[in-house]
Amino acid sequence: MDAFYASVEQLDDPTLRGRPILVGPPSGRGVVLTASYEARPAGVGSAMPMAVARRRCPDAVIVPPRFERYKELSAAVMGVFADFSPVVEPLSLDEAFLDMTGSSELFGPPAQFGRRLKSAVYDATGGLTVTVGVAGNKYVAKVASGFRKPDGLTIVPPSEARDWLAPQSIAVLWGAGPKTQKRLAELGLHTVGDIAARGEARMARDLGRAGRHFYALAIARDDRVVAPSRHAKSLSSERTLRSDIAEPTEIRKHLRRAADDVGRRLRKRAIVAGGVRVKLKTADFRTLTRQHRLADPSNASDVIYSNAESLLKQFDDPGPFRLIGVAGFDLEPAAVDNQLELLDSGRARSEQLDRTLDEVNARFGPGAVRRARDLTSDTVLDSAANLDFLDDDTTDT
DNA sequence: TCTGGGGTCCTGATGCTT
DNA sequence: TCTGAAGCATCAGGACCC
Repeated sequence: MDAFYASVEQLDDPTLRGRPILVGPPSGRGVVLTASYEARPAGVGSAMPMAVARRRCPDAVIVPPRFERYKELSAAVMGVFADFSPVVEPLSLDEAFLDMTGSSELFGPPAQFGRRLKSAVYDATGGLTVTVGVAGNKYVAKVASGFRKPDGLTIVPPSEARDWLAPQSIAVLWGAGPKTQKRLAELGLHTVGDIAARGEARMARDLGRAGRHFYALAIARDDRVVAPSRHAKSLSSERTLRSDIAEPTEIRKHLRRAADDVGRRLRKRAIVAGGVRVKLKTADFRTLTRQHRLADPSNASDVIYSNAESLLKQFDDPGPFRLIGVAGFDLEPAAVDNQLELLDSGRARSEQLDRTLDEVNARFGPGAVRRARDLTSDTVLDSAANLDFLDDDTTDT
């Protein structure tokens, strides 16, 4: 999709159309998630600090992200993709691979189905554009899909793929970020063609496995299949704080929040983590992590928190820190008895909550917590699948 | 007011087992 | 009983992607 988040905002609010907009946090320490095409000539783009973007593009309207809405439209787009191919691999909310092998009888030659796909997406979303790349493998299709944005359609037949890639910058190599690009440039390699010409042996000597990988991409070789479902290997929750903190009780408070979030999402997906990891980012931007494996894989927030807290003691850096996060890794499906156990503890928490609400009602008069009770009773009903009835609003109330 | 949050994968160090 | 190599798992850090 083209400038997906920004395009959705312009779709939903006609007054934003044709204007430079930045989707991102309006305050605090954040970065631009998406800049609309109107804003990009000013030199702003994704991942740029909001403060810098604002300076470069003072006319831009700052719009806070609405992920629920993006997910909704993403589902609509993925639904369109499913009409075109049974083998769809979503890469993110706004991007997917479609295996179109053998589809020409149904949808015609590439140019024709590319156009049909684009117009189907446009219709399903009420006016969002997508850029389509068609090629003989995932890597070339990916590069092609970034080629003529926005609203583009690029078709690269397999026989022409290598020549088509050759003049392009090494920046199009999947896996070559700023660090690797610098190294490649130091070796005198500036285009994809330079890498193909250097040969596999020299690339392997200079960069090891990565060198072999880049050489394969450079000659348009990519054997990966379109894989519709992949299960996550880790699940994390982290926040950059409003200001840096070093106070242990404050740090534990944020650790608790993150651990609760991880636990809740694990339970929602009925999976357990085989290990817990704590991540801290220092004020001077160093990332520190400590992890260990659990004796018994778990998705209980308390277990995740107590392990995270003990990991906290293993950091030698006293801070201050700008970011605190918790992750679960080595994920696997939860056993049935574990799920029943959680259901029980959910019920116990629900009863505890009821007692608390009664107490609050008794002190502040009947009706004081009606809103909270309404909120929770709905979610308690859902608790078989989702034990998160204590959302922020409820606890605040 | 300069640097997010969700992830994946790779590498080198280290320690354990055979 | 000691030693070393090989193989493997785990951990920490880092690069990268959207």
